[in-house]
Amino acid sequence: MLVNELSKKTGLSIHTIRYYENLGMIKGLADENVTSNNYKHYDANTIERLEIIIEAREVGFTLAEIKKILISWFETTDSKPETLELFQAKIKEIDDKMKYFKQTKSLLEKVCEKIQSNND
Amino acid sequence: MLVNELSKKTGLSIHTIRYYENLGMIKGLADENVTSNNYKHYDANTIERLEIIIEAREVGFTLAEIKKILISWFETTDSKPETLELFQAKIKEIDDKMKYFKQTKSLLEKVCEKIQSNND
DNA sequence: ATAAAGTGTAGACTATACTCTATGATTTAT
DNA sequence: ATAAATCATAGAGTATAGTCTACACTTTAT
Repeated sequence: MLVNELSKKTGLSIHTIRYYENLGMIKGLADENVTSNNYKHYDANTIERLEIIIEAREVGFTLAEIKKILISWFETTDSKPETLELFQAKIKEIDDKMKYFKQTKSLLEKVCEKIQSNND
Repeated sequence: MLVNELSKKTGLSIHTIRYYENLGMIKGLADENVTSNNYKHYDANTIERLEIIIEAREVGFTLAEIKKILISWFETTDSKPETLELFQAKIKEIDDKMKYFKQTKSLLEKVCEKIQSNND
């Protein structure tokens, strides 16, 4: 599929997709049999990658961090203890953030209650 | 307390505290009895506000959004339905993000397993 | 055949959230 | 008394993540 279809399937703008491609987070391939253009084709793996990017950026990971996740998940046979430690640290970060989430949610619920009680 | 003490108590840099003050998220008051300087004094409420800011920014809320939360929580007697709806929407956002968190955590756990299995 | 739509590259522009530097004044420590 | 530390304001600089514009070329539709 070309970039337009990829954009529709992921909900990301063509600009954003190209931005991620420039960062090396995804990669399209030009058809070798076609010499007249340089149109890049994307496969199902690209969709999978973009879905991971969308998920992980919502969680607050930077694109540089997400790139490392993608490499470890799809490309690498790396078994370096540093890499393992990195991701274990990231899991801990998520757990910490979950705590903040619960606190913030509880605050927001109290704010809602307060607004509703102002209505009496 | 002055800005230096506030910085130590919250872990935020003096620059960041002033940045938040410029955005109107916190407010220090100069002592009226002292005319020689303009040193601003901060109270316990400022610490509470900064702790809310730290929590909510971890959750991915923008400073503009956090400012609204602070106003609704500390200043307002507002009972406008729009305000209520805004915060109910934010609570829903948190619930959605929680979903992404669980997915990303699960992916990271799989990445860790993969790295460990490469070690065999 | 020609106009509209799609593609690629490069670079400029924007928004958010800091972070740092410069300057000048005041306060505290020795 | 004077040096070091703290305070305030203003403005510049940085990092991240887009977002948009311009241009040239190709493909598709009519």
